[in-house]
Amino acid sequence: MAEDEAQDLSRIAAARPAPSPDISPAPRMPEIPRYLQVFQDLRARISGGRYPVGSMVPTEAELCAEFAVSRHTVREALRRLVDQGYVERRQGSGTQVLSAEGGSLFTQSMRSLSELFQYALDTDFAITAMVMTAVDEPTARLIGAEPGSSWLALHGIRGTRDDGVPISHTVVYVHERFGWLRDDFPSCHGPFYALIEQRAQVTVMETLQTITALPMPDASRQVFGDQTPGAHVLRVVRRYLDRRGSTLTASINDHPADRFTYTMRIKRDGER
Amino acid sequence: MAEDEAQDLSRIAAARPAPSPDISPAPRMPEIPRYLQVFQDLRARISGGRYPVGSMVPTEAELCAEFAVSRHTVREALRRLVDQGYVERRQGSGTQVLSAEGGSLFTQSMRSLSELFQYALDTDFAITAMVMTAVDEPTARLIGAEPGSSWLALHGIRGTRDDGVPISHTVVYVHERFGWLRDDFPSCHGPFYALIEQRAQVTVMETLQTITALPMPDASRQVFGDQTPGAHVLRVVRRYLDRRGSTLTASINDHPADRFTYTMRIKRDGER
DNA sequence: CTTCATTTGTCCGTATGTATG
DNA sequence: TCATACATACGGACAAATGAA
Repeated sequence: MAEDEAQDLSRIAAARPAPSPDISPAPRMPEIPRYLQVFQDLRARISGGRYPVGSMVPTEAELCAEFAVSRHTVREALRRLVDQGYVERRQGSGTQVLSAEGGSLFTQSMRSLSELFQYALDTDFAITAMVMTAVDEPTARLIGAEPGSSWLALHGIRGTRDDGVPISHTVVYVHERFGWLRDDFPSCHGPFYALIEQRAQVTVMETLQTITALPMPDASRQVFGDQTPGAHVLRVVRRYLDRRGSTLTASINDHPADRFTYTMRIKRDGER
Repeated sequence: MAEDEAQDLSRIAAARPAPSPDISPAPRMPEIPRYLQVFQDLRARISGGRYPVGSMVPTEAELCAEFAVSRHTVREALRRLVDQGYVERRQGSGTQVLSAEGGSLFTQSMRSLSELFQYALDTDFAITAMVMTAVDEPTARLIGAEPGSSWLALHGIRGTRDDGVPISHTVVYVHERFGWLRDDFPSCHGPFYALIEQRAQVTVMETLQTITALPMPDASRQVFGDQTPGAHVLRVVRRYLDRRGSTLTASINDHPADRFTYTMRIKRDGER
């Protein structure tokens, strides 16, 4: 029966180049490209359960035969499936179904993690203290470190570049194996993780970010000069992880709650 | 002269399949694929300013000649440039440089906007009141509406599906033109925007989300039974916009600050 | 408005390299 | 070791969109 499908499709394909008679504009079917037809068919099979999640999609050769198209066309269709997060391909192994619904419908994207904050471009970080410390248990949990392990802690204040209005009281923790970079941090203007990546030949693969609200700590009260009894801060903790999931560097940013808002824009992707 | 380059390179290329003599393991360069070499070269030209933003990249034919590779290889390289946001291609026109730095390096992605909250899957929304209201000026600013315009306001409490522990006190605003869906909201289990999309043939193209901390409003105090003097809430406001940027629906979610953390995971794209 | 050359899009065929199991 | 399956790379051909003559 697969054979029949193949023959049908190839006959249709063969009929395609034939010019329209001349009269009759003909309803003019949109003429979907072959690779898109194959893509849509495969996608339907995946979401329909014929190729369950975890199973293998037929090989390129089999799909060529079934749809009666060239390998190039099949690969074009499979490429779409990969791009949209339906399948994963591995040389020598095959094509495995990853998801029945495809990848993400919404994404928030940014060129630099600093862009998470719209203000980030126009701020400066003034370091007030830089000490190698053994992190206590709560801090270790916060930044994903081993309790008692050594981290270089950069205490400082992030403020607007123009008038120096303080935006956050922050502590940056850098793993001790990057301690030799300590002299470079004070003159660093971009994000710290970028400096570490560049100098230490490591890659930040993922970041975890948590946002909480809590009563303003005393240290922050001094920074912001705020003695209001019920004052709170918005605390943003960011952890920068390598490909193995261990923390390279982390930062704890306390923003005065009454004049700080965290904003993000999330867009729908693709044409689905 | 391009001819000479082509001949030289093709001769090198032709020499490649030749098996290594036998002795001498040879340093074994990583053997970067040709299409990747072309891609990297073109990318360097773009970021280096040789192909400025807005200008046209040489045609496929010209690139084939210059690099002495087949059109297939050039197209593979150009595909990367497109995928990574450097260029845009139009049939019949050519390949234009879009950006000197490429697209985004980091993305947070999700299938449903509810996934912004890790808990979202296991929560229920209990509607306590549903009224058509004319929004006042502060609320209008918050949800991106015209002051005084009419919105269907769904007041309610989101709680865990298991034990009903309240997670947030929320108000959902639905534009009056979707008011005819009011009878469907109480039985809606997924996100409201999805219901509206499905029934009203509209598409959410973008969402704006803002997070602030503020002293707990009286209404929320009653919901959470919290009379602590300095109690705060984490307020998450989400606006769901159509392709023209106008708000279809919005929600204001107040979470008790002492037992709520907003978490997001952001991954690096691609292999750059 | 039509014609025409240009440029990318689609599609086919073949061959070899390389990772997998 | 060996067959399998995907990755890379070459070649050719025609269609469709574009923009200028």
